[in-house]
Amino acid sequence: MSHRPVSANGSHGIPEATVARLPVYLRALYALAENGTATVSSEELAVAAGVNSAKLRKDLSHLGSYGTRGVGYDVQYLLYQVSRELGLTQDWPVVIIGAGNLGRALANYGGFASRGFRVAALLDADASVVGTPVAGLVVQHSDEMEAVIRRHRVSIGVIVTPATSAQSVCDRLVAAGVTSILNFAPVVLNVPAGVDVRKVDLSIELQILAFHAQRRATVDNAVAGPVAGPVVGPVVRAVGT
Amino acid sequence: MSHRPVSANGSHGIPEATVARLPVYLRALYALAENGTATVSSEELAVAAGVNSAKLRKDLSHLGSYGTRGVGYDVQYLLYQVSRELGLTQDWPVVIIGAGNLGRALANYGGFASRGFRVAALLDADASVVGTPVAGLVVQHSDEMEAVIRRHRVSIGVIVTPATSAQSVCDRLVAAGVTSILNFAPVVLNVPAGVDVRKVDLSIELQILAFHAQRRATVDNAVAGPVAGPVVGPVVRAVGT
DNA sequence: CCGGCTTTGTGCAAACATTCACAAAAGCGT
DNA sequence: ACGCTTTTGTGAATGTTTGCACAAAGCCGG
Repeated sequence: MSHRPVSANGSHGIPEATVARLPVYLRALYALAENGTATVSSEELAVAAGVNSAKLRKDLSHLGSYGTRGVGYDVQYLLYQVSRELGLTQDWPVVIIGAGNLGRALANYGGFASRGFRVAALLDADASVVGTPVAGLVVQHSDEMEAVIRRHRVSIGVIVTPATSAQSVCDRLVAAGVTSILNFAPVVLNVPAGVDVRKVDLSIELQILAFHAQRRATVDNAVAGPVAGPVVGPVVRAVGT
Repeated sequence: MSHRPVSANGSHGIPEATVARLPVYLRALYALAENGTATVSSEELAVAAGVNSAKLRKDLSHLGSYGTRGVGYDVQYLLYQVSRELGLTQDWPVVIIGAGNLGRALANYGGFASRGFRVAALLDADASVVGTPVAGLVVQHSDEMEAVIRRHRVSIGVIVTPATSAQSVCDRLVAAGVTSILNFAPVVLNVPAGVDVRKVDLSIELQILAFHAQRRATVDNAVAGPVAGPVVGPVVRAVGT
């Protein structure tokens, strides 16, 4: 796995930033399709997706030349092309490890089961929740992990365990053949090359928001000076040791 | 608001990519601190945070010169500096709108209340869940939103409503003075300039994973040809119209 | 006090991403 | 068939992020 040949216009060559936006375009396209819209311009689609139109066009140009100059894009056709590029013309069985509050919420989450993904199993190490019905499934014991993965040909795992068990769960997933992992546990997972990990971390997102909020507050105060009215903002507290 | 003076080492000038990594460093530092580690080198911290050490050093250099050459960084001191930079020496009251499965899971989520953030209220528009106790709080009706925001000086809102109501909830939050929004609903929110939105989107993350998984599968098959054993992977299905 | 060892902080170049701006393509009305 | 209008697809310019590689800084043992 060294030099990358990069075939003509082949599967690769799509920049990561573009890949991350394709799902957003896809969602906008679904909305348009349900709406009955037949064609859409890059400008309209860009607005719906919350990006600028030049970016959208460049993004789409990586998939091929699917628009018609002077007209725009055929919604159905583009929908299909984007779906195909993302691998959503296939059905991806997913296993969720951890049936706590968040794990159960995810299993119930509609958008999960919707397009392209299906929860093959919901696992937990705690014997007291094993057997509980959740979202039309029954929570199985983590011991079943390897068997479930093999039986359903699962290649995507979602980790929703406490931080302490996340790495060992991850190791077992990888050993069983899972190559894509979505991690909700607040830890940095260690995986061998060839395994793809994405993380979703609530407190990181909040901290990033706090950073900008603080910056705004600082600038505002500096510019406006001491304020008269009650200002929306945080209360100062001591920082723990 | 034209040329930015950029004070000596002032609040701004920190690249967005760096800001997004600071919380990761912070977490690693907390782990080291609990561990009793007094100093840490950029290399060690980088490994713990899952980045390369040059990047870590450059990131930290944006906050100031807090290391000692030949030694490394004082864990406690750096912890404090990063916390301060992120605005976590303050306490940020947060309001969660939507008390469905996910909203309740978030309210219960430990990492939420942990450092710097506190759930001021959990709101829902559905009268049948109002009054329910969740994580030491009682679900309040959405009508209370403006009052709660003013009373607790909330500047961060978390939207966990269905997609259909997300935009209107967002508008109300903004009108009430909230300037930072974390959006779990699968829609692109429209906000005026000066309001900061971050989104967390399960199905987008899954779709990105699917893209890479598909690419791997394609390459593998191209390289290895038809496979003998049972291959972990998705089952082909027809794409809906 | 000095030389050797370690590790930071940063200049610089390469890689990646965004945005502008426009020529080339396609439809449409006459 | 032709010129007008619209809108795509993309070179080129600009901005951002990464990573190398090394000088400057600090500790330590003698």
